[in-house]
Amino acid sequence: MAGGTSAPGVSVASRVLGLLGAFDPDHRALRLTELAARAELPVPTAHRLVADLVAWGGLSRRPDGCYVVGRRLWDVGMLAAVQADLREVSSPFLHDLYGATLATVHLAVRDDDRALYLDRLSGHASVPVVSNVGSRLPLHATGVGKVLLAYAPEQVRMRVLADLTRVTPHTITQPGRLLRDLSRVRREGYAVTQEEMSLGACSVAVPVTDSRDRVVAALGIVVPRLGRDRARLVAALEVAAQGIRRHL
Amino acid sequence: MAGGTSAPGVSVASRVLGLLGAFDPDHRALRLTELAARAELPVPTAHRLVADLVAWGGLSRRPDGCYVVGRRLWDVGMLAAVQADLREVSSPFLHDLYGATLATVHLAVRDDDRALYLDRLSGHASVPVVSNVGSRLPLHATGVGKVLLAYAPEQVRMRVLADLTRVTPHTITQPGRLLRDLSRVRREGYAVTQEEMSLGACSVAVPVTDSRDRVVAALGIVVPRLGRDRARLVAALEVAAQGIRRHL
DNA sequence: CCTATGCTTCCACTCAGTGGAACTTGACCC
DNA sequence: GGGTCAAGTTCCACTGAGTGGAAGCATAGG
Repeated sequence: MAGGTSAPGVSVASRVLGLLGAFDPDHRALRLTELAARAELPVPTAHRLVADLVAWGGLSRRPDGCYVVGRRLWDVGMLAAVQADLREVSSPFLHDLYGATLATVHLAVRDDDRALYLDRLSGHASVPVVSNVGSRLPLHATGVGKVLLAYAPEQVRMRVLADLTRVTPHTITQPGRLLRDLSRVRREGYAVTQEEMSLGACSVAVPVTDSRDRVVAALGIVVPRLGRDRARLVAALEVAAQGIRRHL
Repeated sequence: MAGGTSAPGVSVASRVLGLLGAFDPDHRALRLTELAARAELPVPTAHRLVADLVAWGGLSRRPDGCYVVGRRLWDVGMLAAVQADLREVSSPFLHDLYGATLATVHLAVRDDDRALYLDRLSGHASVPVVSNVGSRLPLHATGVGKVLLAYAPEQVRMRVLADLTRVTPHTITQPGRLLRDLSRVRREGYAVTQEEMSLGACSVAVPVTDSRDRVVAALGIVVPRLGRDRARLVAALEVAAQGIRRHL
């Protein structure tokens, strides 16, 4: 914009967005100075732009001076496209699954090389898990992740196989073993993990397909251990996945 | 900004936000021209700003040319402050309630003169309801709404009493009757509705308080009819509300 | 082929935005 | 009380980023 811009070529719009991008799950509340630093803006500039955001309701300022994401942005975020209808349609099915098993139930989509959790149900009877709505976890160490990876483009699979970070002692870190696992997923139609993401948690997951048979999401369930429940869980998941497919 | 601005005094920032504000539950997908019109901007200006938003991930463009809210905005919205921890803490309790009753469960806060639904669980066994996560419903016709209204500032109560829109034949539209109902809520600690929002749906709701005994939200449950379950539902809700309070 | 509609690109004009410096506020310590 | 420091806020002269009318492109419909 006008004036002695120190970084010409950066539009006002992108500065505003930079301010929004300064917030993440580990930085939900920021003071003006931190915010300016994270958005790489001079403090007075940040101050002015933030004032506009606050006026609109996109941010709000707490009594202690920290800025936090405001209700208005939450409203707009709720409208986010791709997942809005998917979540809408899936919700009752997830709850049916939860009602039947009382275990943690997940709905996830692939976001580049991570699994993005769109929804998660868990009561107090469920195994504690790390995932959270909106969080992203590795594709190779989670049930839903393996499903998404099994049906992902070759290119994604290559990238992920090149970086199999160990999360627990049971995480699969050998590309060959994971590839065999993935082809088993495609053959049998479901994925399994055994303490590969967090100790004491196993999971089963199935793909959710649309009317053109493309995999659009994965539906998973987390239990303390698999045992002979496996078949029953797979069946329940498949019923739910079919239901979602029909309603899409 | 610079140039022959037709509406001086409007900052770039607020124009960008105007574009975001053009989206609402009834307008989730907009073509460039509509978007520009709703944001009250000339088309070329909208075009440029939208390009910035798309580049950042705040909006995305579908193959058919419609713009929709993007994943990145969803991410940021998920961080929205006040409700983030409330939802987080409440989630397992809501699921416990759902698991125990299989009825629709609601968590709502007051947003000015409406009840804003922060979370909603419902499976296929539940009564169909109009509410949705992110939707706003009148305070006088819903269970959670009555609770929030009962503990709202006098001023809010006045405004709401002045406009008791009829939703169903059972909606309470006489201010005197609603006031008596609200004082009963305060006395007995829970609210009840009987087909006041949608036919065939009754509800029970209780307040959720913080450590200073201020009412921060309402927890409600929707069932086809009340009958002798009422006491049991109130008890279950109160247990959950206490649990949430303890974890806040 | 022609017209209508919606999207995109161009570009001369100019004022909105910039950010260093100065000022205010408030917390903390001696 | 006064002195120090950090965080937030206000000021303002300078200027190039943003503006939007007009013109150029694609499509779709008749």
